[in-house]
Amino acid sequence: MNDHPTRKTLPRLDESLLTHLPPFSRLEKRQIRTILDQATSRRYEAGVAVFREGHPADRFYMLLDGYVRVVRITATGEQVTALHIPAGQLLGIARAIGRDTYPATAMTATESIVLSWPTRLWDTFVAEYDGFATETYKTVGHRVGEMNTRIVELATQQVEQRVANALLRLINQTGRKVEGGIEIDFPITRHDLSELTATTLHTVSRLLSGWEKRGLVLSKRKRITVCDPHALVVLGQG
DNA sequence: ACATTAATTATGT
DNA sequence: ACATAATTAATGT
Repeated sequence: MNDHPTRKTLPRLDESLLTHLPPFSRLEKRQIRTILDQATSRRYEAGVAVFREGHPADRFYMLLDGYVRVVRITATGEQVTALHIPAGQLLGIARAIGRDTYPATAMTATESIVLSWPTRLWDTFVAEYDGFATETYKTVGHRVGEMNTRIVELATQQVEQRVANALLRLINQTGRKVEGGIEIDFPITRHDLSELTATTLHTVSRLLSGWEKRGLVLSKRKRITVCDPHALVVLGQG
């Protein structure tokens, strides 16, 4: 068995991979071409690190397929998930916030396809590609905003409201419509949810069981479907 | 109002 | 069969 990402001989990358993604959507075909020619494509198994907190930020990444958790390691060594990133977004963009080491660890939540470029290209990307800078700063802005509201929630809200809101965010960003509701599109355990909301897996388990009896959610192991988002919104307000 | 501990059951390889 | 996930009850702060 082997637990590290498989290094694959590159399939030629099609330009359509990037053309519809916000940071690149304003670019000409030949610009996309040169960007792709400088990119490295790589597939990761679920649950492996793309990069690690504190390490030199020598590359930045575009998640083409899959989901990754942005995870921070606490002093006692346990992981705390800061946020989830869906396909189509940049990650590891330490350079955008003026850092030369990664501020957090990125773990794949599912099998994932990732493009990456050496960080030294960041400045030329920003300078030469129209819309790249504005779009990426938009996403970092969105992410800090989200972490901000999470902090406020942790300080002010009770557990039930926190996990309700965490669930709502998850289905908004990584939700997939299925019959009977919206399912979180990657495997997520009660323990994961408890990390997101700073509680215990037991409390999360009880809450989910309760909500399931009331028909708000549906869950099997590692799978959670929200059937009644509005009811969760109500719960989330306290 | 919540965590912790522990015992029990379910589920996926 | 085995490990991991989830539930449930009891007890603690």
